[in-house]
Amino acid sequence: MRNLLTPKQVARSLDVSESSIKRWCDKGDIPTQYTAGGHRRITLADLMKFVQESKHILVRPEALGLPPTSGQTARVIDRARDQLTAALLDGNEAVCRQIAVDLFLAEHSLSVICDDVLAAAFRHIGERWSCGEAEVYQERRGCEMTLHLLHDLRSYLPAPADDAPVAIGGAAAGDQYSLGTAMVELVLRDARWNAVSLGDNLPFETLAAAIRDRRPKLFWLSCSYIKDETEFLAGYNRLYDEFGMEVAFVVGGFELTESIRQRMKYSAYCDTMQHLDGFAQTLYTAAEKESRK
Amino acid sequence: MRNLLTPKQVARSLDVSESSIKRWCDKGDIPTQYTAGGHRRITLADLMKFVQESKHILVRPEALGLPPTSGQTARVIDRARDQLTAALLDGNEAVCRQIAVDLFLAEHSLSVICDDVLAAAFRHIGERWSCGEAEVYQERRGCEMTLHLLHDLRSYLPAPADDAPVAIGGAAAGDQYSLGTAMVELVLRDARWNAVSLGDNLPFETLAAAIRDRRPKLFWLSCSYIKDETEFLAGYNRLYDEFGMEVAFVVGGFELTESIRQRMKYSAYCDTMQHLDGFAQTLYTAAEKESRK
DNA sequence: GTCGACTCGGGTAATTCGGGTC
DNA sequence: AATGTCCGAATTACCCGAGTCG
Repeated sequence: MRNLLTPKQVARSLDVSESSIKRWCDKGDIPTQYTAGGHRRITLADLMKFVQESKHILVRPEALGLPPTSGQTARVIDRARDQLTAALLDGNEAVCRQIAVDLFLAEHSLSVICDDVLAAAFRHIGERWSCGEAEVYQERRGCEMTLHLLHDLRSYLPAPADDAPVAIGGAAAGDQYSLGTAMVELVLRDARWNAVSLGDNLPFETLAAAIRDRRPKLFWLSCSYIKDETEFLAGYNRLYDEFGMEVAFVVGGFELTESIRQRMKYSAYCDTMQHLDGFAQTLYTAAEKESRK
Repeated sequence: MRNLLTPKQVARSLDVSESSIKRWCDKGDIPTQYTAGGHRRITLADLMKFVQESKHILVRPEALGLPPTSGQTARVIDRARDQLTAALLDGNEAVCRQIAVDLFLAEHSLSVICDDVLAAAFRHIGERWSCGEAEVYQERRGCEMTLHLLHDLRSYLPAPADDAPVAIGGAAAGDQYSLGTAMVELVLRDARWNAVSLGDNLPFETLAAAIRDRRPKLFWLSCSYIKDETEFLAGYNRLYDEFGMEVAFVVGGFELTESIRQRMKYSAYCDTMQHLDGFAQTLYTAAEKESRK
């Protein structure tokens, strides 16, 4: 949603005077739109970018449109991970969002947040579970909360440009781990792709149809569970054979062991979201160049 | 039908009030045509020219695609359902959100929106799919978008009071339809419950643990897929036997045929979200009275 | 012809403008 | 140099009863 904020709202959210906002807008520090009558309007995404870049300021008030943030900025990654783990287990959604938004505003890249905080927290929860110290429902509820959280973060990013390269992807049939593909979508959007996650549990036939319909430059497959290895490989390789020449195939997920990967063809295997981020950045510039000529 | 826009459409596409549009029309900033009765109509071309010349404004183009001067033959809800169906199939998340938020702001109850718009749209999509007119990925992507949408709507509701009665629930093992339980959470929150969805694919053992931990006044089970009927019934009834005296059990979902229900014990069976809404309201006042004495 | 949704005016309250000053 | 406050004028948002649309 393209939420347009007035100077007053922004001023309150940063706890500065309206005049300062006006000055910063006029100076070009904050990208600004104008109404027909000349009133300033600021998009949420632009504001977020400004807050990230100018470490001068940090958002304090929650109360206008978005989830609350804690006063403390500069959260450290390790601390955040432990706090998040606790909040996830406790089912405290407000705290989870607070932690994630704080990290985002503290200029940590989304791929790092995904890898070293979110994924790490779930690894911890998984360990606790295997020791009998955590319940399944805590993990599931945590997934739900994290999906919401990723969605919130997504709304802080600018909308993809009309001419942004398209990326689609998801998780294959039998794999119902939607967190992975949701993270991929977020990281790719952060890298300015027009990324859309198709969800989980998708048969290869419908993935083929999606690629035919949407004609993406990048296709990702998140693999967190593989029911039948040979069936998976057959379906995947059929897909690759049909589209691998035109579309960059990116695969990842903790179920992709080396022995499976050896029998797959792909453009890139990404172990982490940070790998994905790097690959996406590279491919983006290449796609830009291509579309320009 | 020619491409004439009403002030309301234009206002929404520019994210300004209708009054502003009227003023700009009257001032001559936007070339305007009039109907016989004196209503303003704006051509798309004129709007585009206005946007460019006063290069002040940023458009939200998706709003131009929908609710034109409404047809009266179709009710608002029906129209919304059809538009939503199209937007879901098309993968247009912005339009989906617009439709839902509009209905919400027009004071339609969330349970009606869930039943007659969201669920109805997915029924249509299901029909299209069975005719081979829709792809699986369209349905899945639609689910993803609807989950986001429900989350957005949730953020419009006030946070549950500290002393609000607690409700938890989810979908049983094997059932990965998270839309149902997400809707339940939303409707219950609208009815002032402190409702938390635990997600889908939850074994009965962990549901038991969750009830033990959280001590809810209401527990719901969304049933959209039952793998093994006897196993399901055994697990469910064990759960009910343990907690049914203290916790209100609410069950629902399109997989709960009468023959299955006959072998289940519960406080309420809810066919629709509107049923659930009614039951939740009733139980809420009862719980209030109880906690007061 | 009925009806609900929408739009018409026009008036009022609340913001925001730009600039000057502290 | 940067920020907060104050000002009259301009702009925008909200409200309402009557009329129009489809």
